[in-house]
Amino acid sequence: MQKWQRRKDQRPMEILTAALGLFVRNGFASTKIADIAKQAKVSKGTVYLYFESKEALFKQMVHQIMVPKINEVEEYISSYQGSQVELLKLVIRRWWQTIKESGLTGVPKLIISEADKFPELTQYYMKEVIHRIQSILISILKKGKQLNEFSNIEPVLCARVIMASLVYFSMWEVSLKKYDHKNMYVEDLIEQQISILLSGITK
Amino acid sequence: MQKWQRRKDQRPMEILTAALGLFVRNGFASTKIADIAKQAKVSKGTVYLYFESKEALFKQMVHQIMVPKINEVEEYISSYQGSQVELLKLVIRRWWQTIKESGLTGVPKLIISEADKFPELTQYYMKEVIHRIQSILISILKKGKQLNEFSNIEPVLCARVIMASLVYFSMWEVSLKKYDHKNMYVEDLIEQQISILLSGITK
Amino acid sequence: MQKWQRRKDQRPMEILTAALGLFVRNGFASTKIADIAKQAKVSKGTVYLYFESKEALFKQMVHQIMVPKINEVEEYISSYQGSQVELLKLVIRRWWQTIKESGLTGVPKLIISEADKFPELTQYYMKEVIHRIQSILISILKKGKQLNEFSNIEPVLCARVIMASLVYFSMWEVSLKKYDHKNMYVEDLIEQQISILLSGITK
Amino acid sequence: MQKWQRRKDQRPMEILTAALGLFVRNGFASTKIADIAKQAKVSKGTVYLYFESKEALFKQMVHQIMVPKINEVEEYISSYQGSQVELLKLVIRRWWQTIKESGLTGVPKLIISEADKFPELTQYYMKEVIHRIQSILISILKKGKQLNEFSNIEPVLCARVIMASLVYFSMWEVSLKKYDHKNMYVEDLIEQQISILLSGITK
DNA sequence: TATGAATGAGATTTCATTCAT
DNA sequence: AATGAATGAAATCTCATTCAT
Repeated sequence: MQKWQRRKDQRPMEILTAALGLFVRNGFASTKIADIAKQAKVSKGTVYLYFESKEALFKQMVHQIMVPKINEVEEYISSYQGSQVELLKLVIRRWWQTIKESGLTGVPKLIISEADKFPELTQYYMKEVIHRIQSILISILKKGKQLNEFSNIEPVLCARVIMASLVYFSMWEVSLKKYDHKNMYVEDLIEQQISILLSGITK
Repeated sequence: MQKWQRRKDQRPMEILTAALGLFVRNGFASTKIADIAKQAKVSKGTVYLYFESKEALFKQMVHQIMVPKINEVEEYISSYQGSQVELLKLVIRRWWQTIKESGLTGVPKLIISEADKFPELTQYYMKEVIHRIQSILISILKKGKQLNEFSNIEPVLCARVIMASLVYFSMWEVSLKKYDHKNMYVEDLIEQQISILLSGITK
Repeated sequence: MQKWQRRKDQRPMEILTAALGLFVRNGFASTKIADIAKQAKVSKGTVYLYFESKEALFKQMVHQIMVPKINEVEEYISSYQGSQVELLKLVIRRWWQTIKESGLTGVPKLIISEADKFPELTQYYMKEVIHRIQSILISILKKGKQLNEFSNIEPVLCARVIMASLVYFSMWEVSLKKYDHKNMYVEDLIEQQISILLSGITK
Repeated sequence: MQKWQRRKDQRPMEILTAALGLFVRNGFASTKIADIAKQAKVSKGTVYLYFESKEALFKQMVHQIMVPKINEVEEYISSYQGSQVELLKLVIRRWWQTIKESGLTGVPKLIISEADKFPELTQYYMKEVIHRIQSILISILKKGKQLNEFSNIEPVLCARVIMASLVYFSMWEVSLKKYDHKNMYVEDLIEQQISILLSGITK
C-alpha cells in the first residue's frame, strides 16, 4: 500500500522526464506513447492514467519541468551585488549552468520545432522564459550604460543578440553537436562569446 | 475546362517548394503527403510519380533546394577586394540576404528539428553549408589578425559564435517571431550583432 | 502508313504474349499493366487501346492463345491408325509436346490459380481443354477394353488419373522445377508414367 | 455487450486459419487484410498486433500450419509392419487423409501459385513436405524391389509420378472440382490410381 | 492502480484507368 | 495511333486511445 502510494506520487514526473528526452530527440509527432511508456517503465495504459492525451502530456511536461526553474536565475541575479560587467558574465554563465543541470538543454529545440503546433505553449515560453531573461539582460545593459560601464549600445537589440547565441548553443548541444567535425564544448563557446561581447574584437 | 495538364518539367520543383514550406512549418512527421499535394495543386498520386517516398522527397528537397545556393556566398566573397573588417560585415549581411531571397530561411530550423531522423542529411548540411561558411569566417578572422585589424581573438571559436546568432536569427524568423511581443526585424538584429562584434561594448 | 497498319495488326498478340508470361509467373493480381506494356515494348496507353481492361485482357489472352491450339491434338489423334496402346502413348506424348511448343506450359497453373476469380474462363477451359482431352482418353480406353487390349479398368476414372499427372507436370515445370533439388525433365517423368500405366492396365 | 475480448492466445491461430482459407481461394495479392480480419472477427489493427506485415503473416501461416503435420505421416508410416505393397497403399491413402483432416487441402495450390513470390517458402515446402514424402515412397519402392515385390521400375521417377497425381488431386479439390461437369471424389480417384499403380508395378 | 490487447481513424503507398499532348 | 503524366480509389500499415482483465 505504502509503496504503491509512493509510486502514485512519483509516476507522473518519471513519465514527464522520459517524455522530455524522447520529445527532444524525435519531436512531438514522431514520439510514440509506447516509447514514452517503455522509457518510463510503465505500460501505455498508465500514461493515460496520469495524462489526458499526448498533447496534454506535452504541455504539462513543458510547464512542470520549466516552472520550478524559471525563478532560479532571477532570484540568484537579484541578490547579486557588484559591477554590471561582472553581473552580465554571471547571468550568461548561470543560464547555461542552470539549463544544463536541470536537464533542460533540449527545451529550446523542442519549442522552436513545435512552436506552431502549440502556440499557447510557445507564448508561455516566450513570456516566462525568453522575455524574462531578456529583461534581466536589458536592465543590466541599461544600468551599465548609465554607470558608463558600457559603450553606446542599444540594450534591447543587444540583449536579443546575446540571447540568440545562448539559445542556439543549447540547440546545437542536443542536435548538431554529434554531427560536428570538431569536438567542441558549449562552455568554451560561451566564454568566447563573453570575451567578444565585453572586449570587442577590433582594436 | 481541362481536368489536368501535362507539366512534367515544372512539377517536381513545385512539389519541393510546397513541401519546404510545410516541412518548415509543421516538421517532417506532421506534414501529410495530402497537404503537400494540395499545396502543389496536384493529386497524392502525382507526388509519388516524382518521389519514391516521403523520406526521399524530404531528402531531395534539402539537396535540390540547397545545392544551387551553396556556392553563391562563397563566390561573391572570393571576388571581394578590401579590408577584412569590411569583408566580415559583407559575409554576415550576405548570408542573411541570400538565405532570405532563396526562401531558405526555414532550412536551419528544419535541419535542427529533424537532425536525428536524417543523420546523413544533417552531416551533408553541416559539411556543405555550416562548415563552409565557418571556414570563410575563420579565414577572414585569421587574415585580419595577421594584418592587425583584429585583436587577439580565437578565430575558430569566434567564427562559431558569429554563426550561432546568424543561424538562430533564421530560426527565430520562421518560428518564434510571430510569438514575440516586440515587432523586430532580423536586419536590425544583424546590424546590432555586427556593431557589437566589431566595436565591442565595454570601454 | 503501311508499317503502322502492320503494327496495328500485330500489337494485340504481342501484348497477349507478354501478358501470358507475366500472368503465369506472378498471377493476375500481381501483374501490373505497366509490366505488360514494358514487356510488349509499348506504353500503358497502348494496352488500353486494344483491351478494355485488365480483366478483359486476361480473358482474351486465355481464349485467343488457347483456341487455335485446342483442335490440334484432336485432329492429329483422330487421323491416327493403330493399336489403342500405341494411340494412348501418342496422345500423352503429344499433349506435352503441343503444350510446350505453343508456349502454353503455364496455362494450367494460371487457370488453377485464378479459377475463382474467373469462373466462366475456368468453365470454358474445363469444357474446351480438359474434358475434350479426357474424352479422347476415355474413348481410347473404352475401345482398348472392348478390343481386349486393356484390363478391367474404369475408363472415366483412369482418364482422370492420367490427366492428373499430365496437368501436374506442366505446373511443376513452370512453378516448382526451379526449386527442386534434383534436375529432372518432364519428358522422363512422362515416360515413366506411360511405363507404369501400360504395364498396369495392359493384360 | 462487450466491445471486445482479450484472447491473446487464440487470436494468432484464428487469424492464420482465416488467412489460409482466403489465401487458398483468392491468392496472396487478392486477399485483403480487411477480409482476413473480418473472417477472423477482429479489426485490421489486431492482425498487425500479431503479424508484422501481410507477407510475414503468409509465411508464418505456411510454417505454423504445416510444421506440426509434417511428421505425422512419417511417424505413422515408420511404425508400420507389413508388406511394401500394403505400405505403399497406406502411405498414399494416409497422405490424403491427413491433408484433408488438417484442412491443408489448399496448401499445394497456394505454394504453386505463389512459388516465385515466396522462393524461400517454396524451398522450405519442397524440402520439408514434398521431398520427405518422396523419400518415404522411394524407400518403399526400393525395398519392394529388393524383396521382389515390385517389378523393375525406377524408384526415383516412380515416386514423382505418384506424388504428381496426389498433389494434383488436392489442387483439383480446391480449385477445379466445382467447375467439373462430373461429380467425382478424390477418394475414388486415389483408389483408381492405387489400382493402376499396383497392377503396373507389382510382379 | 495497472496492464496491454483491441480498436479504428487516418496516414502512406500502389496501380488500373483516363486523357491532354 | 501512340504516349505517359495525372488521377483517385483502394490497399497496407501506424498508433493514439480505450477498456476488459
